[in-house]
Amino acid sequence: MVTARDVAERAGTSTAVVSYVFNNGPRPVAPKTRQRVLDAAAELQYRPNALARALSAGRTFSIGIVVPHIRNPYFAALAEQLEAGTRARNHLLLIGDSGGDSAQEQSHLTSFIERQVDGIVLVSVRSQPELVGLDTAGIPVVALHRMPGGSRASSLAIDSVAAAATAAGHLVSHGYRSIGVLTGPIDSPGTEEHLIGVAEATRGQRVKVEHRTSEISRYHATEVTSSWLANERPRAIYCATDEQAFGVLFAAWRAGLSVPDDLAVLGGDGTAECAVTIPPLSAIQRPVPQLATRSIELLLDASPGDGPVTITLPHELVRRESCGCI
Amino acid sequence: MVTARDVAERAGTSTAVVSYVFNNGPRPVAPKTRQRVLDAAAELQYRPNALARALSAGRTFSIGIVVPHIRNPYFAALAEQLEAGTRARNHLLLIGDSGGDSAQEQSHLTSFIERQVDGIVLVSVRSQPELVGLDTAGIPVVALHRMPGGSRASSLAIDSVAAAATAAGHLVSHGYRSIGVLTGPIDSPGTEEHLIGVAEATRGQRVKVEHRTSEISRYHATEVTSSWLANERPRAIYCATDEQAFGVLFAAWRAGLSVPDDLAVLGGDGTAECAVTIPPLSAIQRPVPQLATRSIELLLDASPGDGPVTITLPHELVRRESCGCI
DNA sequence: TTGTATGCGTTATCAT
DNA sequence: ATGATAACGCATACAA
Repeated sequence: MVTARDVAERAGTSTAVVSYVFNNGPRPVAPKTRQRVLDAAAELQYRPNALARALSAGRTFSIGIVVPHIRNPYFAALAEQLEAGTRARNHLLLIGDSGGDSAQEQSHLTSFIERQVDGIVLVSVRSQPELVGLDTAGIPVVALHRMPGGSRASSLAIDSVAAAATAAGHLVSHGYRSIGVLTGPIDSPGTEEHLIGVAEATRGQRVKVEHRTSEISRYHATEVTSSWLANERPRAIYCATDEQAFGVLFAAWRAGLSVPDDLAVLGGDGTAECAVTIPPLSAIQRPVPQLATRSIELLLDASPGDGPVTITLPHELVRRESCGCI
Repeated sequence: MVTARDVAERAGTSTAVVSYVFNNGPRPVAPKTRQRVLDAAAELQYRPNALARALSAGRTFSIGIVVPHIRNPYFAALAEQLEAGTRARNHLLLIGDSGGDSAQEQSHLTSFIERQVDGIVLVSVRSQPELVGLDTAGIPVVALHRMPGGSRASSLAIDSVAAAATAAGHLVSHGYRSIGVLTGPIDSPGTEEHLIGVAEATRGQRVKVEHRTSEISRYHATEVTSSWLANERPRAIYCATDEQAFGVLFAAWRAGLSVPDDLAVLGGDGTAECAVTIPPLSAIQRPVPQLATRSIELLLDASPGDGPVTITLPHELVRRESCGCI
C-alpha cells in the first residue's frame, strides 16, 4: 500500500503537506509544492486510506440502510435513490438486508455501529423496533415508517391511514362492494394503519371488507391469494405493498380471472414496475425521491442538539388499468 | 463513544486484555478476568470500533460488489446471495450501483480501494474493463463474466456462447423458424458471445435470425420490442437478460399478442421472478448460489501468491410456459 | 496471565 | 508556508 508518507518522500515534503493538499486545507500550500505532491501522488497511484482518515476525523462518510428485503422493488428503488443521494454528497451507502428477520435486523444495526456510520435509515420489520445501542452510539436514525412515541429515531413517512383510506375509497367509488385487504404480518409496521384507513373509508358504505395477511413476497402472496380466490372472492383487493400486488396479479391470471373485470387490484408502493405489469397496476405511490433526499438531509445536516422529528410526506394515487380506471 | 480503554478501566485491567477477550486470543485470559471484562463491556454497551480494528489488523472484513443496476432482479438476487454469504463469514458487503455508466463504475471501484475492502466482485458495463488501481492496491477481483486475456481479475461465469446456443437450439426445436435476439448494448459483456452462440445453434437450420439491442431495462426493452413487433415480427425472441424479457412480455401483451402462441419468449438469467410472470418465463438459468459462494471463496480464501483463475459454471434451461413447453 | 508500548495511515495542532 | 508530532481506537510483540 502506498501511503501519504511515500508521497511526501517522493515530493520532498512532509505528510502534513500531503494532507493539506488532499483536503484543500486547513493550511494553504504553495502552488509549486502542491503540484509536486499531486505529481508524486499520481505517479504512485496514491489513494488516501479512508479508514485512517475516518479514525482520525471522527466520521466515516458513510450511511447505512436496513431493509427487510432488497429484492422487493420498493426497497430496491429506495436503495437506488439513497445511493445516488449519498454519492452526490461523497458518502457511501451501506445496504443491510434483514430478510424480514428481527435478529438479522439488529445484527446489521450492530455492524453499522461498529463501522461507525454517520447515520442510519431504517425500515424495520417490527412495529416497535428496539434500536438497542444506537442512542448510546450517538448515531442518528431515521425510520421510513411511524415510530412509537418517545423513540430516539426520526420518522419520515406517508400517512398510511390516509393512504389506505384513499385506496379503499377509490375502490368503493368504482362501485365494488366487497373489498379484500392484503397486508404483511400483523405486527409489521403499517398493518394496523392500513386496516384503520380502510375501515374509515368504508364506514357506513355497505361494503364488505375482508383482511388477509401474507409475507411480503410475491410468491407467498400468490399462495395466499390463490386459496382466497378459490372460495368466496372479493371484487377488489388492495395490497399494502406492490410486491404482494404482483403476486395477486399472478394468482388472478392463474385462476383464469381477468383484471380488472373479474378482480380489481391496487398496489401500495407505486414502484416503476407497476407500469409494466400485466395489466399495469394502479397504486398508492410513495414519494421515493423525497424519502431518499430528506432522509439524507435529516441524517447529515442535523445539528447535534436537535431531537428526533416526525415528518409526514404526501402520497398519491396513480390510476392505471388494474383498478378499472383505464 | 465507549472504547476498550473505558472497558479496561471498569474491569480493572488493561486494554490488551480487553482485546484478548474480544478476539479469543492471541493470548489466553483467566476465566475470572474474562468475565469481568465481558460484564464491563455489556454494562457500557461497548462495541469495538471496526475502523480502528481494520486499520490495525490490515483487513476490513468487507467485500464490495459493483453491478450495473441493483433494481435488475438478477443483480438484486446476486447481491442478496452474496450478502448472505459474506455475513456467514462475518464480512460486510458493500454494494455499488454503476447505473450502467463506466465512470460511475470506476468511481465505485476507487471508493472501494480507499475503503480497503478485502475483495471485489465485479459485473462491469464494459467488455474490456480497465480496473485501474486495483492491482497496485493488491485487492483481488472476480468478474462475473469473461475477462479479456491477461487480465489481473479472476473470472467466474457460465459459458455464454453455449448458453445462447442452448436457448436458440431450444427455440428451433419448437419449430420456430424466425428467431429474434435481444441483447444489451453492443459493447457490453456477453453480447458478442450470445450472437455467436445463436449463430452456432441455427447454422444450416434455415432459420431467420434477427438481432436488436436495448438498454438492460424492462422499460427500454418494451419500447424497442413494441416497434419490432409492429413490423415483421419474429416467432420467438431470446433475451440476453430476464430484465429485458420482462419488457418483451409486456410489449407482447400490449400488442395483443399471446405468449407463447403468437410469440415465444426466453429469458437469460432465470431469476425467481420468472416463475410468476404472465405467463411464466422459460429461461436460461444462471447458478446464482454458486456464483455467490465461489466468488466469496475466491476472494477470501486465495493465497497471496496465486494468480487469476477462469472458472466456467454450468447453466440450465428452465422450461416454463413462455416458450411453448407447457 | 497480564501490563506496557508501539504501529496502523491520517488529520490537525503547534512550532518554526 | 511547511515540518515535527500527538492523537484517533485497536491489536500485538515484548516485558514482567
